[in-house]
Amino acid sequence: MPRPTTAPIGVVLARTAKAAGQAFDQALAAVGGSQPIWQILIALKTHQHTSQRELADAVGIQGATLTHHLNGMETAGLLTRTRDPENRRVHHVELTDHGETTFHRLAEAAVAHDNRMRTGLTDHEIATLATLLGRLAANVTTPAGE
Amino acid sequence: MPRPTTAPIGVVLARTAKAAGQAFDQALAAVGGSQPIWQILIALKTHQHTSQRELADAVGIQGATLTHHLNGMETAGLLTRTRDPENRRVHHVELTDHGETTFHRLAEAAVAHDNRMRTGLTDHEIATLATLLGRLAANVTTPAGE
DNA sequence: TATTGTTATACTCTATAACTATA
DNA sequence: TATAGTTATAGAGTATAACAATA
Repeated sequence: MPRPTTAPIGVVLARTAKAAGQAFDQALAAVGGSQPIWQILIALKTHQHTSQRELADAVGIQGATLTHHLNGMETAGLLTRTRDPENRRVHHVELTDHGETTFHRLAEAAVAHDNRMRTGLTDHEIATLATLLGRLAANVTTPAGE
Repeated sequence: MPRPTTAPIGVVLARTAKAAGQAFDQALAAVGGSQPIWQILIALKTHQHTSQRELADAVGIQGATLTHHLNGMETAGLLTRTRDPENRRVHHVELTDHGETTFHRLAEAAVAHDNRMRTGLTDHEIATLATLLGRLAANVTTPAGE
């Protein structure tokens, strides 16, 4: 049984993600953002969420943690929370104009960061990388609904 | 200029690393460990560090942060800190028997976690993944010595 | 009672600044 | 003065438990 000669992929992944994450943190911080804020903005822009619970799931955090971030983002004027008249337990989260602007500003920083990381790699290599990462993730992610 | 059709690789990487990291956290916590502790144990086992400063660099954290973890690990009986007689400013960090045992216990959990992640991927694919991640990391890592 | 969200609280990891001890 | 490490303090992100509001 030929032992793999590569370092544990988990170690390589963790190391890379740490370096990339720290660089990304700095890139976002430089334009007044953070990773959780960015993830929440993405989730708000890309899906129609009916509840904060759903939003929290999309971002991968607990409801209370989401509340924590939404408080800050609402204070910063990025979004508004209004109750659904149909079911007043549910809060609708919507981006303000400032929130939209912020989203685009962070998006630019994210794109720049991505381009920096992609330097020297072909589109095909990036696609391969994305595919492999996706398969890796599938092995550690609980299938939705379980 | 053909826009890449893949999702930003940073997003894919962050998402994968988060899922993998959380799963790894759980795997380590189940045997009484954590990622920083694991990283410190690895650094202690794989290199001969002359100072804590060097150790901190190897783990990628600040000296004060390392002290924080070493305090906990020393209290837990995983290691000892003794002054170098030659230069009493320098502390030598050494694993106790309990530290060695803990290292092996965490290593088992880490290997199991790695095997879980590798499921369905060939050794060649893992090697490719590791290579690509390494090249990605190089783009966001400050070259040593700068 | 069940569901949605918030508040209160605390834990982990991290960092910076000020400090101690050694040289 | 310079270096190795620690202490004090703080901040970000996360979580759980208890709670309030609504159904």
